[in-house]
Amino acid sequence: MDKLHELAELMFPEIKETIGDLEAKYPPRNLIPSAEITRFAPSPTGYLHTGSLFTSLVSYYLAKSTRGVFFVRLEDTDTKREIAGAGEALIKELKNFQIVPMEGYGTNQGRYAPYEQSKRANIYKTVIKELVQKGLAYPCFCTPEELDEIRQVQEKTKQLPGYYGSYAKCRYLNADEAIKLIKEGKPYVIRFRSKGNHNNKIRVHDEIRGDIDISENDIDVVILKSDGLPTYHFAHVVDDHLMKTTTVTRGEEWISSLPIHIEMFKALNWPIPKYAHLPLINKLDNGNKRKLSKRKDPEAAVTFFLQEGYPVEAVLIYLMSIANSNFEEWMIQNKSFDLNKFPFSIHKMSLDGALFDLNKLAYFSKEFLAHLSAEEMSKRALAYATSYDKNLLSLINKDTNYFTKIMNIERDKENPRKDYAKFKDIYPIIRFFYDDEFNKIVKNGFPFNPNIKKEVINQVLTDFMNTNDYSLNEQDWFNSVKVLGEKYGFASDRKTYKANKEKYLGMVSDIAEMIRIALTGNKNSPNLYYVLHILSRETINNRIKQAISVK
RNA sequence: GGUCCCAUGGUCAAGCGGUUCAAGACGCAACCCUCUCAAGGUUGAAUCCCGGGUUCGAUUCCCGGUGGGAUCACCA
Repeated sequence: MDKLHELAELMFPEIKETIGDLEAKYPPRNLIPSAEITRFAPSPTGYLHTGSLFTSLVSYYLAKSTRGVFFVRLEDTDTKREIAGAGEALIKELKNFQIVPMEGYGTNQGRYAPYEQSKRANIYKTVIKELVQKGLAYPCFCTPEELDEIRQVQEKTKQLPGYYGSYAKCRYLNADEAIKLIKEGKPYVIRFRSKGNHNNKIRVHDEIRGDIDISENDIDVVILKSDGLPTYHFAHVVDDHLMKTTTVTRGEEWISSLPIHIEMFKALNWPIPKYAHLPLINKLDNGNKRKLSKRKDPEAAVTFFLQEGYPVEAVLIYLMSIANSNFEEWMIQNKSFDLNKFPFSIHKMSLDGALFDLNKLAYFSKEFLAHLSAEEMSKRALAYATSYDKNLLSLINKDTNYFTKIMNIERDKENPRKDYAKFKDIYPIIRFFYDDEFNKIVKNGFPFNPNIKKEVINQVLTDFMNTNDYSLNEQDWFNSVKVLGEKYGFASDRKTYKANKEKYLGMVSDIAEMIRIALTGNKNSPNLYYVLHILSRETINNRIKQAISVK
C-alpha cells in the first residue's frame, strides 16, 4: 500500500465503498433526453426567502415544462446556524405556494436518497477518500489563528486572499508527515488540492447569461469541515452529480464560486451540469438598489405575503412576471392565471435583479381576487382570518352566509369590484355591516356634510326610511333616490346642478351621501343599493333613527 | 480594493444595425363615466448612463469611463 492510501485509510477506516459503488447505486434516470432535472436546495436556517421562492418557481417550471424532475435537497451541513424545524417549515411554505416537489426531502419519493446532506456523510467521505488516495485532497492542520495571520499578510501586501500557492502550507506536507500529525491527534480539515492558475481564464456557459470569462480557481478550498460534514462547494458537486441534476439553478451570488465547482467536476471526471444563475430580487433603499434582506425587509420572507393576505397565486403570478417578461402578455391574451399552461422558458429571463414592486403585486392580486366566486372568496377569507386576522374572524363567524353575501357585492358583474388587494383589506371595508362595529365607527358622530342643514338631512332620511321601496331593481331604485332628492331641492344629476347651482341645495350624490353616512358611518362604501339589500330592514331603520337623533 | 455580473421612463420591461414619433404593463397626472369608493374608458407626462470607435447608418456591435449589484469563511 502506498503512502497516500495509508493516509486515506487512516483518515477514513470506516469507508469501504468506492466512487464506482456509488455510481452503481445511483444510476441515471430513465427520462426523455430533453427532460431537465432541477432542484431546490435550501439550508434550514430560517423561513422561506422570497428569492428562494423565485428560484424554486423557475426550477419547478423548468422541470415541468420539459417533463423532468424537480426535487428538494436539504443542505443542513451548517450545524451552528441550523434552526430546529426550519426544514419542515420550508417545505410546508413551498407547498403552500403550490410548488410541490416531485422527489426528495418532504416527499416519499427518493430513488437518490438520502436528501439531507447531514445523512450523506459517508457518501462525501467515500469520494474524499479516493481524492486523498489520488493526492487530490489533503488534510490541513492550520488553526484559525494561522489562517487569520495569512489573511492579514495578504491584505497588507495587497495580494489575493485565500489558501493557495505558498500560503497553502499543508499542501506541501508529505503523507508521512500528515500521518504523524493525525496520529498525534491534531485536528484537521480536508482541502481540495487545486491545480488551477489564477492567471488562466476559463469560459463557462450560463443558461441565462451566456458565456462568462472567469479566472481559474487556485484556492485549496475546504471540502470537509472538522465536524465531518462537507462544505457547500463539495456537497453541491457530489450531490448534483449523484442525483443527476441537469441544470443547477441558484442565485447570481454563486457565479464567483463557479470556478471551484468546475474544477472539482473536472478532477472527478464528472460531466459538468448546466448552470442557470438567477438574478437577485432587490429593493430600493435610500435610493440604492440592494438585495432583499431578511433582517430589514418584511417582504423578504414569504410569510409576509401570507400575513398580509395576498393570495399565493398573486405572488406566483408576480414572480412569474419577473421571471418571464412575456408572461403578463400571455396572461392577458389567454385570460388565464394558470401558470401551468404558460410556456415557460428559462431563456427569457432578465439579467439584472428586479426591484420588488408591491404595487404591481397588489394589482395582480386585485385582478385575481376579483375573479374568484363569492364562496371561494369567503372560504379563503376565513382561512386567512383564522390564522392572521382575529377581527375579521369574529365577523365571519357571526354568520358565514351573511359574510359571503357581502363578498358577493358586484362580484358577478362584467367589471367586478376590485376593492381588495389582500385579505387584510377586507375588515376595514366591511365592518360597518355589523352593528357592534358600526357603533364603534359612529361613536364620535356621523361625518355629514356641514354645508347642508342638519334638519334637511333629517327630513330626507326620514322620508327615505318611510318610503324606500326595496323591491325596485338597481336602476329604478336609484331613480327613486333622484325623485326623493328633487322633492327637497336637490338636482337629479350633475349637469343640471352645475348649470344652475344657485337653484339647488345640492345634487343627487348629496342625497346618496346622506344615506350612505347614516347606514355605514363612512363617506365611502360599496354600492349603496347592495348595502341596502344586505342590511336588515330593522338595522336600516335603527341606523337612520340614530343618525337623525344626533345633532 | 481585486474579480465577476448588469445598464432602455419612478418600477417591470419589448427591442436583438436602418419605418418606432423607441411597444406593452404597474404607478403617476388630467379628463370622461359615476350615488361615494374600488374599478372601467380616453388622453398625457416620463427612458435608450457618458465618451470614443466600427459602419453609409447605432438604443442595438467593440473599447474605455461612470453607476449599480454580487463575491472574496471550517456559511450556504
